[in-house]
Amino acid sequence: MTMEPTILDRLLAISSLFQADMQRAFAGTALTEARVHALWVLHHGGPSTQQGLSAALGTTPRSVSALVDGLVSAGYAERSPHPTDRRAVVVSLTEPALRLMERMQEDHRRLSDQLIESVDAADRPAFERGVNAVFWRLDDLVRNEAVSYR
Amino acid sequence: MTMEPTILDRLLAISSLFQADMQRAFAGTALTEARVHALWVLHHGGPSTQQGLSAALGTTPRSVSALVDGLVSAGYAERSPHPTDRRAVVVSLTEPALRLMERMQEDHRRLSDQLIESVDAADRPAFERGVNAVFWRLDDLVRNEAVSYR
DNA sequence: TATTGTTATACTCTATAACTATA
DNA sequence: TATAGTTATAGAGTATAACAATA
Repeated sequence: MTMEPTILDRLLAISSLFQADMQRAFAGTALTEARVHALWVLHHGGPSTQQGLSAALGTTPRSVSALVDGLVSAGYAERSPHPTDRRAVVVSLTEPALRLMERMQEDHRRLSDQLIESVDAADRPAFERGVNAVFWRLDDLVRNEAVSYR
Repeated sequence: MTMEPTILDRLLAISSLFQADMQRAFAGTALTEARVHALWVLHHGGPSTQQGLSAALGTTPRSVSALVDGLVSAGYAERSPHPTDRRAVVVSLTEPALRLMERMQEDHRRLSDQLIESVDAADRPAFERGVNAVFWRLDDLVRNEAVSYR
């Protein structure tokens, strides 16, 4: 009795495919999913304190210390003193990391276009409205802790 | 210059929301994402050898040993001797785990329905066709290693 | 007092490599 | 020889708790 996949199954399968492929792409490099996530946040939000990163990544400050250690020793990020707060450090991307992130964002956009092209042209507007509706609805459910799994 | 999120961004954000909420739901229990994944595979595929699990989860046999150790000591799975191959063990769900997975699948289906309901009724058929089209296209791109991130 | 980031410690997940028991 | 699963070891990611320096 194999079950028909639900829409949620499909949405989660899409991100699994993406993540698995990404992991394979980074195998053998110093990059991992967590590190790329941090680079992505730094690229979009600009230089940040570790507290800021911690909030953006949803992890503890201790984990951010370890994560930034890894990024620094692999040459993707640098720590510099905060201009006014001597307790804090500012984490920023190195030049090579900036170029990497620009390429990655470009690839990302291209992939997104390819995926859209797979949808029947007549279906695209409704498809995009649907994806946005689902995103906002899930965001709302999660915020109101209305999702249960147990 | 905040960028408009692409469709891929939205799809990935949906699964991030889901995963983050799931992690929060399991905080403080013996369950983790990896363990739930294994339980899910066992629930849908039925009892399996560790080799089978390894293939289904896409991890090494060694990792499966550790994963199954965790599931067994938390009371979610049991190892029994393979009926014909004395090298192998058969991993199966315990009664409580079976009930948990049934509840989880039910919650999952309900959530999927709620998400669908957030889509305008007139848009639903096109939305579902689009999600399936994107899934299969990404599957195809990944299989042919036509996705690049670097 | 509160905040920033660290050291100390521990658990989970993953991997490779070498090994045992069985096929 | 090949396969199933283990022990041994290691690295990454995460967490809590205690601490130092600074606000």
